[in-house]
Amino acid sequence: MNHKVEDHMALISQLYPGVFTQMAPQQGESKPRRRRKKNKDAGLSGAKKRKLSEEQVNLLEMNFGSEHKLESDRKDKLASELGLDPRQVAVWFQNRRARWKNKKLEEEYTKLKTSHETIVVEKCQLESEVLKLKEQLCEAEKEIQRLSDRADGVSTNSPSSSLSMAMDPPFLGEFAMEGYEDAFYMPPENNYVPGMEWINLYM
DNA sequence: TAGCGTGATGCGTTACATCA
DNA sequence: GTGATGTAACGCATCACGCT
Repeated sequence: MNHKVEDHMALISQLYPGVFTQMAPQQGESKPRRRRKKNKDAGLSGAKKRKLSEEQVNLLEMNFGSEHKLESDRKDKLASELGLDPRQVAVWFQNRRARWKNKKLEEEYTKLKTSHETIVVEKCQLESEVLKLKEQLCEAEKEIQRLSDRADGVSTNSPSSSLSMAMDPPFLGEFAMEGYEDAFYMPPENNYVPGMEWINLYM
């Protein structure tokens, strides 16, 4: 028997409706469950329902704590210890399991809900960050365009524009001397230049 | 009196044993 | 080996009672 796996599947399918709809057997789908008949005579003929004593409940709880399932021997032993019918012990365990499972489901649901909400908030933050970055990118593109336009305007007026001068090797004329290459500072690659963060977007 | 907690019941399902 | 049948145990939905 593989009840544990089935229990897990059922638990998960209840926690995540839809996840196992294609895997789990669709039991009880066609047949609507028959409603339990009311037994009006129960109070007259049947034994009256009685609440278990505190000691009885304590012992049952202790046993449930160590093992949720109840083997036949253990049930009989426990029943005689408690002065109860074995059937009552079985019913108590059955109800206890069902209610424990519901509690677990509720806890799991709360945990999942909290974590889902956290993720949604995180997603919103990331989305707003993306928007901000896009705006920065747009501004940077405009700046590039502005600089490029200005450079074009200057170069049409003079063949040796400031931009082309910057790109050309330095004109040293008669003072040109070998070994003075280091006299001109060239920033190393990936060096941080304040206000030029946008340039990294193109690298 | 409503609402809640909990013992009990009815029914469907499953696993297992027995038998023809 | 196999299908039919019986039985025990379980889960689930629900009832019913006692208590606050």
